[in-house]
Amino acid sequence: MSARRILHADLDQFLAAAEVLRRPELAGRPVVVGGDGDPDARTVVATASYEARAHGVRSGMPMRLARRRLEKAGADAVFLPSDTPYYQQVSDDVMVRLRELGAPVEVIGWDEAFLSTDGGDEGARELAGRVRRAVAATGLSCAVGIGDTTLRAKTATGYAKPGGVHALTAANWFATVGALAPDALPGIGRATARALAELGITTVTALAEARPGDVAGRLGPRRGPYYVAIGRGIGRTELDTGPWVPRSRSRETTFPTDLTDRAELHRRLAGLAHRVAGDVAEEDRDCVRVGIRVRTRPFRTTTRSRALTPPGRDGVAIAAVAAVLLDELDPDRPVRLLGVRAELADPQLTG
DNA sequence: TCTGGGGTCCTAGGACCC
DNA sequence: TCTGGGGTCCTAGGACCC
Repeated sequence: MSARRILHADLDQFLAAAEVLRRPELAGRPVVVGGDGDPDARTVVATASYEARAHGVRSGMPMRLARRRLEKAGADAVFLPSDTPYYQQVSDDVMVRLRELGAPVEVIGWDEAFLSTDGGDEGARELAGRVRRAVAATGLSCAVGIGDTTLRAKTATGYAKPGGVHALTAANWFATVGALAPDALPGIGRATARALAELGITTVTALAEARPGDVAGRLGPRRGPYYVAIGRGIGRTELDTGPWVPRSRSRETTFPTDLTDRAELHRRLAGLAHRVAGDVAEEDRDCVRVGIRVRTRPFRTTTRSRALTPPGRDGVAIAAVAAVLLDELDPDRPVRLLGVRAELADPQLTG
């Protein structure tokens, strides 16, 4: 009898690897991708190559800190701007090749996908090998996690990196992760781990053995039981192989220096609103709700949103709502970030 | 550590309606 | 008179992911 297995394929250091792909002379150097490529900008590291990670550089780290660490180490580092259209193209190429393998594929990001097989552990190993060869054919590499649920597969990938294969099923779940803190699992972050700790839950095993009702009392009626399920390794076994349908489109900008001038804020907001309107039009869907995001000194973020009536995709209309929201919000501190978001109407069902 | 940009989903309170 | 219960919509914010 063969059982279903889920594979989680995760491209290694994707953005940095994609850059090396088109500039092979960078191979072996610490490569840091993020922002506009200025290591002194107010941004963070999107992806660091393994050579950069060797010097303590991590995703999400302030770019200036990354620069300091690499300088201190005397590393011959290169800082590159994030080139979204190029990464999308490389990602598309990889995903097409994965789909050509004939197994169900669910794309869950630029650099990640689930696949499934009903061939049991043996079939999963065989498919993992084909996944790795398909990715290698693009010039990239990946790690593959195998599990009996999506959650276990994704967790397994952490043990497979870089470039290997690792399996986590009900048989070895607790032996492998039971003693770890709950935030070792995908879906549980620092804030949730802190709340769980206040309930006395500090390990995955304790989370799995908790009463869902107790956790619900602290973390909400749906999320509480969901976290307990995560602790038990429960996840999906069916993949969603359909195309991704976005619920919203947004644009935001952190300014090199904080802005205080009202007219300048409104100009920037209008610019963002029109970019969002362009994104909305490209989806060929209507915007039903407009939101703004304002981040002021010192790093305090506020949001406002309002229905767009009637729904539509006109940039002037979207910008008008955004402007009203900004006026009502009336930030009284210097602004470091402005953002505009459009919530999209459900797509028309086409026959 | 001085903290991006683009997303998703959940929660909770008040409004509003029956 | 001083008090209902439930359902749904709107909105702000939190948490998480890559």
